[in-house]
Amino acid sequence: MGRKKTTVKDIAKEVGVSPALVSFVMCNTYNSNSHYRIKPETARMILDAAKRLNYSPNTSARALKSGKYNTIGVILSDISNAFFSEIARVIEDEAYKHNYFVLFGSTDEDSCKFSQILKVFENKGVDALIVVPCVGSDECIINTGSHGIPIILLDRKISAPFPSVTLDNTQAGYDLTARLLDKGYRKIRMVSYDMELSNIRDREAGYSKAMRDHGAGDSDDIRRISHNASPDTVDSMIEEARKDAVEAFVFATNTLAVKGMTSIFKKGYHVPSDFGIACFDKNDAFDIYPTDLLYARQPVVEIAKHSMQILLEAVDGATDNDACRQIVLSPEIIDTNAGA
Amino acid sequence: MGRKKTTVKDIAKEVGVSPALVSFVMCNTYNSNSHYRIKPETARMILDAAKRLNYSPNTSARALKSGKYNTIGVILSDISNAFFSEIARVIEDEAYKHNYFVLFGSTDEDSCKFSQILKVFENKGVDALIVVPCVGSDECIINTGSHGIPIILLDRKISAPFPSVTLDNTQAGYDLTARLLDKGYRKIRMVSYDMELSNIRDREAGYSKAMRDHGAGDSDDIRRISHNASPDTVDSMIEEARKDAVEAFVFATNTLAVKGMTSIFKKGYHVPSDFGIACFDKNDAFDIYPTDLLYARQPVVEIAKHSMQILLEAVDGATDNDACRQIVLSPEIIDTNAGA
DNA sequence: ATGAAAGCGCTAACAC
DNA sequence: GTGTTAGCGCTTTCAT
Repeated sequence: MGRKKTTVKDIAKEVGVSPALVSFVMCNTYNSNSHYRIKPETARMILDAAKRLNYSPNTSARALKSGKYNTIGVILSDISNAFFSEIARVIEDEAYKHNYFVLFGSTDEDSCKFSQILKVFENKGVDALIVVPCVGSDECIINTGSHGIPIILLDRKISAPFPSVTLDNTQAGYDLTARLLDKGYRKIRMVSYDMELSNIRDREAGYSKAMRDHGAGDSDDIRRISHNASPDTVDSMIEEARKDAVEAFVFATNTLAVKGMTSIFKKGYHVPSDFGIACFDKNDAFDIYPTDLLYARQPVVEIAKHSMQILLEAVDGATDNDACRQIVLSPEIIDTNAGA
Repeated sequence: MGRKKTTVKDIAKEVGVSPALVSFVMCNTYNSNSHYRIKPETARMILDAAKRLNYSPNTSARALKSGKYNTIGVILSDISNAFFSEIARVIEDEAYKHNYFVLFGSTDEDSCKFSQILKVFENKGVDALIVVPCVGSDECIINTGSHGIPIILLDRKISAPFPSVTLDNTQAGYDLTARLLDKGYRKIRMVSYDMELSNIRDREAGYSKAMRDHGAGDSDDIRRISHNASPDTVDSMIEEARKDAVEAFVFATNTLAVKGMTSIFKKGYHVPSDFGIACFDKNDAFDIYPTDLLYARQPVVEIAKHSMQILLEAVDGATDNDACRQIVLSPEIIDTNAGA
């Protein structure tokens, strides 16, 4: 069990040819049809020796030579969050399928961490980036983008033209609200984040439009809380809603819904009798306890696959013509009660 | 914004010294105290120029030269699974803290995928591996280990001496069962996997011992189902339990508990009146719906930190004396009702 | 205190 | 058809 990996040289020596020739044969994957400039016999011998010695090229050397790393960086909010970890998983699979490695970084919605990770990835050498922007990250995204490295935005857009893959958040917000209205709820309050993020704002816009279109309640009844709001904050928000005779909630994210519902049930309220609920993304809990609620399902697999596809086009293909593809995917509104 | 990164040469030219000197200064991080062999003035100029030109060393070149990649590979069951994604997150943070990159790979408990990922990581060049073994992975772990690359086992052990970080699964299984017995349940059935994994087997052993120690029920009342069991399978398992007058379940994993509870509630049974429940790991759902159950909390942060620490020792330090540290962490049994 | 030179492993251009 | 050469960016003797 030698500690040392075999190199082109070893093979060259073994077969009795030059290292260059070995490299040539290894690179231009011997298409048995197209008879390259290599004597088939020699090629055979080289390939055999390579397999025998368990050769695999040294990635560092190759990267150094070619400037190509076969590595992509993925920056997201928090890989331990269910939505993002599912995305991570699909990206991982797609990447390996196309011979790429993936580096992940979690920002916790902190632009400092964001720029730090971005810098680290840039230094390490990545061929492209898939990025979930956070508040205050626009500048460094734009900056890195101008260095020539392709960046694909995921989940959220920024104030500059980058390729992106997002949910149709406005539509989702609209549909969720409309469905609550259909069910007879009138005073519907949205619970959202105070962060200035495109997806959040779009979801709010969808909610407002639906309320206006249906002439119901206050179309601007939105409570915005901090990303790190304490359980107490949420508790009092629920209490306040009860006092205000709120009939249903639209939660702008799954995390918010979890916090909100935790509070709601803790206080002994019932769903959907005391409060109707609409939110984003599925949660294990919805399976376990068949609660009657609505959620907007995001096509996670498509989101991840699309972003990888755009990325590969940007890196491999020289298709920088329509360099700024904006993919917007449709949500699916799930009524957990419909299936029960 | 030039496309090209600045190199040692650029700095050398800028300052008017040799590339070698630049390299030297950059490597031996200028400890202002220990007056190295460099004229402080020159060092200053080099450092300044480096900052001005936004220099950062080319990782490929460095890796090529040194054989050190500053990259670790982490192979786990499925990064989209909550338990593993939390671990991934902590490892990510720890790794960046120590200037390492992390490559993740998900096996889906498939030894083919496992060996494939392992090979890819080996070829790519990783300095060490953190690995969650799966059924049938022992051989390739041992093989890779013999190539000289440090491997730390996580969550499960294998039939060969490798450093490892695991939960005290026997203890956890014992404690959960004992607590159920304390609560008065007698006929307690364990629901487990049919996979031959050390952690699963240990949890079962803990359960059996507790049953024996307390002379209650059948100490071997274990149902083992497939990792991919369909909801129908689970449904009928619950029905069967009801017929058998089972009073409580110990689920060997969180995923099993989710499936089981989904089935239990779907059928209209109640917890803890119809069935007592004990399981492993926390779940969002336990927060949302304050159900009265027991779970064994794994110290995720410690698990991840310990494995990174062992890894760093194995890579950086030459401490191969007690090369096979086996860390076993204690579970904490949570009674969700105690807090409510 | 600094520079010159060699070489990590691979590949592309250019001989032969 | 095949071999030679040079160089990617960095580090590390060894000389000066």
